[in-house]
Amino acid sequence: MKIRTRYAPSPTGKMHVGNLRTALYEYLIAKHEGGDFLLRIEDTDRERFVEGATDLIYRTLKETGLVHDEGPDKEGDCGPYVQSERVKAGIYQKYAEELIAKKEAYYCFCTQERLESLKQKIDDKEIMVYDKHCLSLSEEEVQEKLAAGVPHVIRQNNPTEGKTVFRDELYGDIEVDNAELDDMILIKSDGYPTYNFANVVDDHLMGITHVVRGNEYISSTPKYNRLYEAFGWDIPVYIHCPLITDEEHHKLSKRSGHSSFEDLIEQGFVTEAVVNFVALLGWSPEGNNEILSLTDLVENFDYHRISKSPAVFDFQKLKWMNGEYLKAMDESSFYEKAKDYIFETLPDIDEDKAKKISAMVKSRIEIWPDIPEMISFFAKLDDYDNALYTHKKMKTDESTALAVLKEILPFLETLENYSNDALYEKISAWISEHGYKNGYVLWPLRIALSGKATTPCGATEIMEILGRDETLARIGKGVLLLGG
RNA sequence: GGCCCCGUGGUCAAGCGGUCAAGACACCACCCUUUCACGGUGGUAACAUGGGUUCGAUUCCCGUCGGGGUCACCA
Repeated sequence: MKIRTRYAPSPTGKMHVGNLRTALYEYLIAKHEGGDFLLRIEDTDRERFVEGATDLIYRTLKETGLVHDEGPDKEGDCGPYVQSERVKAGIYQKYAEELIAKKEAYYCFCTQERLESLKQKIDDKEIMVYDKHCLSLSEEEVQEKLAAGVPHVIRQNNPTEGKTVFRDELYGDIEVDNAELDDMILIKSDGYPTYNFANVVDDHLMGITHVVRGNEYISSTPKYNRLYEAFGWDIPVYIHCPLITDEEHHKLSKRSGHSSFEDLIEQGFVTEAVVNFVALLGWSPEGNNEILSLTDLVENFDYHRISKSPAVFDFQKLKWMNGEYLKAMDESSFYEKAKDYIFETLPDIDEDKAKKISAMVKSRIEIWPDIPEMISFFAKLDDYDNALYTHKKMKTDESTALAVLKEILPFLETLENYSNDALYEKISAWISEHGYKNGYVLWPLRIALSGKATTPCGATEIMEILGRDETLARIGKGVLLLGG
């Protein structure tokens, strides 16, 4: 049988990395087996609906490469693919009534106040279990209230005795007492279905074979199974993924600052790295290679290897991985992205030099915004500490630095060609003529030129970027600062 | 609190009765080097705990402890 999976987000804002992972896994499971991946918009919550969020979903899926085979913008045989449109078509109401006829569901006219009174507080958490109050209403009473237009919902009628068992591909069989199953609402008073109901109906109608979702749904799964059974429908394969947590082992929330795909892109991560990283949050490939493109993932993804325990979102590792992707980029596409950051920091630089800086920085950054801080010294020499001249391995200190800088300055003044290669050749020759070691001279030079202990390149490369005048000026200033 | 799930280094994570308990990030050291980085080599570091079962448990079972999830007219 052909595998069909679906990503079913509700358009309420940015794309949480947990949702991105769910979408990814759904996509991978389907594509690994040559199946279909569908997109269904679950906009049944009119209060949380955010204008534009649907577009964001399309954009994100497109950018990450999770291309769907059917969806609102790509009609298949199971449309419409937007739940609010399916509500208009009367789909959910029809199935809910079928359940009522089978005594598997019932109308409930309880008021908000009565429901409130059912709530109890345990460990400062509010818990409410519906007491089946309206189940005892007679047929006449129900018809009367319906005719009178009394606000109502439709509830699932769950048994209070016995057990329900369901199977998850990862967790195995899970058995729950039916007493734990409350009569959840299927159709809300505004006529819209709840997620719980719409999901089951649509998954069946759309022929979904594998349902991937977060761990938090595991406790409501037996209720879904009762729905499938009441209808006489086949139950899909369930795959509940482990939770993604922050460093404190708490559910990843907006507070962490990197909980959504959009946040991460904004922070300077590349899409491919984020997708790669998210795939590894709770799943591991068979081999030792962790750098995997979407194509690699499709090829290697085996959902049986999804882990059962929660995964911490390791921001440090994401950064490392992003760095790997940046290093693997070719020179020109790296430059295309890097140039904005370079020109933002060094507005007056010419393109040739910008390209050189881009190449320097490529193997040294993890995310794009690392660039400005790394290269800002080209534009302006900040105050620095003369202690930087002291370097044990180079055998340098302030006094040797002063001597060397004073000695080499006149020589540098005689040089005309300030290209890196020419400079390095001439200076190297000068160094050996004077019987010095490279570092003995180049270290102080680099400090005077940059005022920094670490730079994205060596002394002569800095000189090339700065040009003759600025080079001489900075070295002169260094000599002055050293008391010469 | 009821119910459910989980428990291998700081983090992710292989393992699926017998291993010197992989690998990755981070960290440390060394090499390379015009600093840093990259790259290379090596290193520190783990089976929560108590009982079983077994010739033998990280692996299977039970308890304990710890963590998480869920109990909405949200998904």
